[in-house]
This record gives sequence, C-alpha cells and structure tokens, in this order.
Amino acid sequence: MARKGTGAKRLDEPTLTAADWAEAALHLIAEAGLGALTVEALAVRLGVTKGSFYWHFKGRSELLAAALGRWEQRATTEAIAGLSAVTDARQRLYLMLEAATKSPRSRSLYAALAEAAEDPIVRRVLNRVASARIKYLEACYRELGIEQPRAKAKAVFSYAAYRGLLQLAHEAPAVLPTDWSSYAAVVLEALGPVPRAKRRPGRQR
Amino acid sequence: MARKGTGAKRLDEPTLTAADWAEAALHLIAEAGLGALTVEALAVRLGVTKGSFYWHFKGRSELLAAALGRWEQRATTEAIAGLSAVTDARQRLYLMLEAATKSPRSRSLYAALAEAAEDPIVRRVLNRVASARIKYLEACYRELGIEQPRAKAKAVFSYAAYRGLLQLAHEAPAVLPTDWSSYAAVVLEALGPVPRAKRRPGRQR
DNA sequence: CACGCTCCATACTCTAGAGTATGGAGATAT
DNA sequence: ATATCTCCATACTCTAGAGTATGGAGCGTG
Repeated sequence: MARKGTGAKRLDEPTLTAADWAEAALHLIAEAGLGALTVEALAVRLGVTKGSFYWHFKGRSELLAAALGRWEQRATTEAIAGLSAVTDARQRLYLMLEAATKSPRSRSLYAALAEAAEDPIVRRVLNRVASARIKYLEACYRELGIEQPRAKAKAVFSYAAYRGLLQLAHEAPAVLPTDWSSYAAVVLEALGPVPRAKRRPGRQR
Repeated sequence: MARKGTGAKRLDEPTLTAADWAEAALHLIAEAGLGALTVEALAVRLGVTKGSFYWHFKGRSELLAAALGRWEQRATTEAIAGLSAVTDARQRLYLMLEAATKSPRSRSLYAALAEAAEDPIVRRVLNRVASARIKYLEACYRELGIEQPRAKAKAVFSYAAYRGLLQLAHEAPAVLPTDWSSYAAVVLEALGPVPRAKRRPGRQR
C-alpha cells in the first residue's frame, strides 16, 4: 500500500502516503494537543518539507478530517467489536467499568480532542463517538433486564462518570483518586449490573 | 471604583478599568471559547481600540490570569459559601446532586476553559477549582458518616459524573438524557447520602 | 493658567503558520 | 531513450494577531 512499484526511492524509507500523514497527525495531537498540529511540524516529524504535504491533502482541515476518521473507527466499531466477543453481558459490563476505574493515561487522544470541541469537524466526530458508546452501554444494560427509561439513564450516567474521570486526568491530575481499589468498589456498587448477587459481606440493599 | 473623579469623560460611559476588561474577557470566553479571546476582539466589544488595552495589562497572558482569578473565586469559595448556608448536610448534598442532574447550559465557562487545559495558566486554575470542589464534597460525605477511603472515592466519583455530564453537554449535546427525571433518579440512587431511606432522599423534615 | 495624569486612537513592526508556484529527482512505462 | 507520473524541495505570498511607539483629549490640581 505504501508503494506501487518494487524498488524504494531511498534504501531506508519508502515514500509517504496520505495514511502516513494522518497517522502522524494523530500521534502529534495525542502528544501535544490539536493546537500543535501544524503542517510544518508534521513535515519535520516525517523528515520531509511542507511542500510535499499539499500533494496529499488539499489543506489542513482535510488532513484533520482524515485523521479523525481513522480515530473514530478505532474508538467505536473496533472497540465495540472487541468487547462483544465476551458473550456474558454481565462480564462485559464489568470489564468496561473496570477500565473506567483505572488511572487514565495522562494524555489521551480523547482528552486532546476535547480541547478542540469548538472546531466543527472535531465536534461532529466526538458526537458520533459518544453516541455510539452510550448506545452500546444502553444495550448492555437492557440485556441485563433493565427497562427502558432507566437503561438509557444508567448508560448516560456511566459514560459521564467515565468521561469526567478522563477529563479530570487531563485538566487536574492532582485530584485523581489515590486509592483506586476503593474507587473501583464505589463505582461498581453504583453502576454494577444488578445489586442482587452481591457477595460483599453485609451491605446489601 | 470605576472612576476616581466626579465627572465622566463622556456622558454615556465612564472610562474602563482593568476589571472591566477581565470581565469582558470571561464573557467572550464563555461565548466563543478561549481561542476567540483576542485583544482586538475585546477592544471592539468594549467600544475602544486595542491601543488602550496595553495601558491596563502587560499582555494577553496577564489579562487571562486576571480573568481566571475572578472566575476561580466564584467557582470555589463563593459557591461553597452559598452552599454552606444550608446547615443540614443531607439537604446540601441533595442540592448539589440536583444541580448535577439538570441540563447544563450549552456553553459554560468551565467547558470553554477545559478546551485550553494545555495552557499552563488555565491548567493551574482548573486544578485548584476541581480540588476545592472535591474536598468540599468529601467533607460532606464524611459529615454523613462515611469513612475515609470511601468518602474520597465517592467524592471523586460524584465530581467525575458531574464533570463528565458538563463535558458531554459541550462536546456532544445530542447524547444528553431526554428524560431528566429518570436520570436524576439513577444519580441520586447511586450517589445519594445513605442507602438507608429507600425513598427519595430529599423530602425530609 | 499651566501642568500632569489617565485613558484612548492611530499607525506602525514582527512572527507564526497556512497556502501557492515551480522545479527536480527517481521510478516506471512505452 | 524519452516521456510521464509520483513525491518532495525551495522559495515565495498572505493573513491574523501580539506587541510597540507616540500623540491627543479630557479632567484634575498646583
């Protein structure tokens, strides 16, 4: 995909493709924020000059759209497909909640993109990603027997808690929980599948 | 404060102060994001030219610091002081949770600032605000008899849920709950003071 | 009245970064 | 070999916005 011929222009590196630029853009955003996504900075990182960029893309916004398209794919369909491999809905929900009670990476791509929600391109992508994830959560809750008005509310609440923790890790890392085990206990107790089969001693509703 | 003399330079408007510029900056940020905070844009909004700005502030970052200082005051000490007027801790917690289950304004200042968390000035302020609020929440939970490792976890969880909902309102308004009453029910059930009273924990006394 | 202080206007400079124009080197096709 | 396509370098233009230099109008006080 990277080349069409057989030989290489240079012995070390094949020539770049639009996908290479988009991928590098995602890395740059995750590391330094979307404000740092500069055509020239990207060119330097790829070892070329910015003149070559405009051969692959019409402009910066086209690059951004391509990069976000790739990220959206991974953040929704692929991630959900991976989770759906777990057949037991209860186990699935537990896995997601567990992931939401671990210390987030300090500089996630999601958090970096949230900084640029004023950008219409970014906002549309964030909207779709959040919608897809909440819909999936809602489906999980319904699969566990929770009825409709409540299932959606629980899904939104779960995702808001996850999203908020991610945001706090970005904008105020100092306030993150020090004791993650007790945080996980609180979250599972609040959002867990069904309070029926609680094997925690005492404390039963 | 706005004037030192008695007369006005113009009949309609007194001359501007640094506080006026800072206040206008906060409004501009809330409306159009921190990216739109431009010296010239502010000057236009205030009906003057940008030459006058540099009489009040050394530069843009000094203005930003002054504006954020004002906001921080309102977001922490003043808000907390208002809440502490409610003597009953249970009622206080209910008020806060209720505020966290109402549809947020689409363009809050907090959300606008979160977009610029890469800025060191903004990040420090966000950190302090979040810390103050979580500390207060933690104190409320402890006042209700919840012990320490759990009280902090509950406080962080509550604030993360609030913060996440605020963020979703900003970056993906389409996923907000349609039925706010059932959302409030879920949140209160999960974060409410004590699971002892199974009824809605608000109508006491 | 003369003088000084405060707030502001006018008119510049300077820089970052997007976008453009054009040519060139290597690979491939004919 | 010649033509052509692809990817890139060089070297420009153009704009937004920060920051600066300087003068001026109104109001105060000696």
